[in-house]
Amino acid sequence: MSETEIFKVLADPTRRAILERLSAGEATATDLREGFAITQPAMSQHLAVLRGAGLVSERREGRFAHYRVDPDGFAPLHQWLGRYRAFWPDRIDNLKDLLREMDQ
Amino acid sequence: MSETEIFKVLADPTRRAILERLSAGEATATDLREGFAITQPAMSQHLAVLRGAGLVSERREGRFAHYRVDPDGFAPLHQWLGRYRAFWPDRIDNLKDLLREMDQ
DNA sequence: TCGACTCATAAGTCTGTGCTTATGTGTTAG
DNA sequence: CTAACACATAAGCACAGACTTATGAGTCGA
Repeated sequence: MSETEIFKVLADPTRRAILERLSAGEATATDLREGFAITQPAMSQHLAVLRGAGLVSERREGRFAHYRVDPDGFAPLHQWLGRYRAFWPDRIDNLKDLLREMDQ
Repeated sequence: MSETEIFKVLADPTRRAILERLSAGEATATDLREGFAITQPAMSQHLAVLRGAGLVSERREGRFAHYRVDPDGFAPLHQWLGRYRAFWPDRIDNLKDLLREMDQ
């Protein structure tokens, strides 16, 4: 997916909130509506957009649609941001350092 | 700056191209227009937006305005993305193996 | 089988945004 | 001083996107 699309998708606060909710685990479209002041079609449309961007994957089970975060979808964003990581002397500046952090 | 604003700002391909141009070093608004098929006001507006989001800083010198990347502006984005880095253990492990191979 | 249920799609509305042209403000060169 | 220059701002237009209500498609329980 293009960087433009991913940024557009994530520019919506509702969609980012959905992702945050899904980061706690899989959920159905109806489960997700809890806590959101939006209609069912709105939620369905948001999920379709997230799915189209590859940030979320769907698992159908009867009449239920289970959604979950698709980590691979974030790769382009991470890669893009990496180009500006060179500007952060204090922060991690390459993957090896990141991995050393994770080893601890 | 809010995450929503930063994502909105970066969702525009022209603005991301401006940032990429500025990552090579400081430039004036007129310098930046080179290679872009946009009018002077359009460039000015984009730069104002980037500045408003804290992604770019401005240095006035006479009638010239020099712009450059402001690394701190990317911090919220990096922080947000970091919340989803936890979903990459498998991918990172694979990369770890790859790096170990490369080290030998 | 029938009705409730889960989700998706269609169509219309409204707002936001990126573009344009026109103009304003300040600066420098001749 | 004046004209050219660099940039910002104003106003208007066109398109994209997020929402709504209405409806369709498929699934399950009684």
